[in-house]
Amino acid sequence: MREGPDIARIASLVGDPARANMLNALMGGTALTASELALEAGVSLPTASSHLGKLMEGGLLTVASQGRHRYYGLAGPQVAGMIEAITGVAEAVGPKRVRPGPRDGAMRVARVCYDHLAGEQAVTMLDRLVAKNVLVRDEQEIRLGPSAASHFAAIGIDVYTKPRRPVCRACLDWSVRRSHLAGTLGAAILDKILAEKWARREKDSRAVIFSPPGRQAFERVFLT
Amino acid sequence: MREGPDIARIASLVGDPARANMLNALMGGTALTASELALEAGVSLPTASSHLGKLMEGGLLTVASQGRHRYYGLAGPQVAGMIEAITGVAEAVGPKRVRPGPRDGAMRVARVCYDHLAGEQAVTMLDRLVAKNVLVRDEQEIRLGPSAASHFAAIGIDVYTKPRRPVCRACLDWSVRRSHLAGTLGAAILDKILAEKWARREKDSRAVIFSPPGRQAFERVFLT
DNA sequence: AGGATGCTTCGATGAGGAACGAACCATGCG
DNA sequence: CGCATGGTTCGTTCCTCATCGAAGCATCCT
Repeated sequence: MREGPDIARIASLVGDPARANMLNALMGGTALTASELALEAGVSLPTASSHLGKLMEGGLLTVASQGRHRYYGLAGPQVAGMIEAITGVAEAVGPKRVRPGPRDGAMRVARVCYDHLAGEQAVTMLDRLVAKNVLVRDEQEIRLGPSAASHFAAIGIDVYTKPRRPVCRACLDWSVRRSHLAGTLGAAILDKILAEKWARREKDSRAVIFSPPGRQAFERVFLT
Repeated sequence: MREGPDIARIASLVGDPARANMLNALMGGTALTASELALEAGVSLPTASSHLGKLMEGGLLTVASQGRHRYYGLAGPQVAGMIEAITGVAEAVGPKRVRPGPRDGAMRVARVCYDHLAGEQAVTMLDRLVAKNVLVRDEQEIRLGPSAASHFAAIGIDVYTKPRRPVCRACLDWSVRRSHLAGTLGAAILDKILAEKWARREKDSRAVIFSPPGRQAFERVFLT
């Protein structure tokens, strides 16, 4: 009967199937409207609205009103990290699929995590950036190296747009068990990848599929 | 309505207050009996037994029968990591205490995480071990360095007892946001600290309090 | 203005599940 | 062998909370 942060409150929010589906959908990174989330969760609009209210009150979601639309999104990287942690346990504990399907393979290679790239490809990218000293890593902390500004400017990414979020952040990859790059820089890189059409998002999934020339371009820019 | 690992199932297990209290208690690292957990959760024995059954079925707990006692413990480091992640969000989102209490301070400095030491002290310890090249760090992966065996043997810790769990593992510290040492080595070090009576466990808390001479001894052995 | 769309609030219904007492196994002790 | 102690199972009660239809706001379009 001890006190402490109300973990049960948070967990029970995620514990409802409808809400879990919504959060899962929002792990794609793009903010979604209430009706989209209702569809995603398989419930009626009033029900979804009620759930969204609870998630808001619990601090897991943020909302941005644009006209008559209300765009809901995850409250931050920490929430996204928690979801990935729970997903990891569910993966490990759940019915072991003997043979991972093709989509699982794609997810393992490259997927969207909240607003940045995750998967093997993202992990090797971070490795290279650190090896090239573009980024400097100290445990979980990642900072910009001396050549970072010019390096990213050449690609068309401005690392100096000052947000409230950290520019760099390490995010643990549940499939590879190593870190990839999160933060605004991670988000900007994902934007770049999609804007240049090097890769496309798999519909209704967090998987990211690179086209052959897109992959080459990506490797040339980030892995050399 | 998409498929995937059943995150709602896992989260709802943690989402019940009674079960959350039990899991929290087990974060102390020591396995507890059903009646102890019932007391901890503030429910009757039958209720506790039912909850424990569900947690077992969910794969979050393991049990060891010893005589007429049944000792329940967390299923593994991954589960412990998930709980810490949820705790972190609950911390961040919950009612911001304007002034952190004294116990919070102690928790920030040194606490037990499942079966190893966490907090500022644990983080600096890992830093030093890596700096001295006793441990070699590559992202989330931590391996033994060349001098590890002799170094730990001198302290009375055998790093070669081969378990099913990894010897070294990085575990993210929610208070400091950097990694500390988990795995069997992390557990062995915590054992050492308590066996040497350098520190004692705060009753009914995960806080670890070092005595002044104990702290000196700890620093001499691990931080020099 | 009038109508259409997106979303929230209200109220009623229903099901899942948390709780406990009582009875039932298992182990240890004298 | 009885008796106590630690745990689980069973059955019942009760309450929370998810769900949806209908009605109510708000915003945009023409």
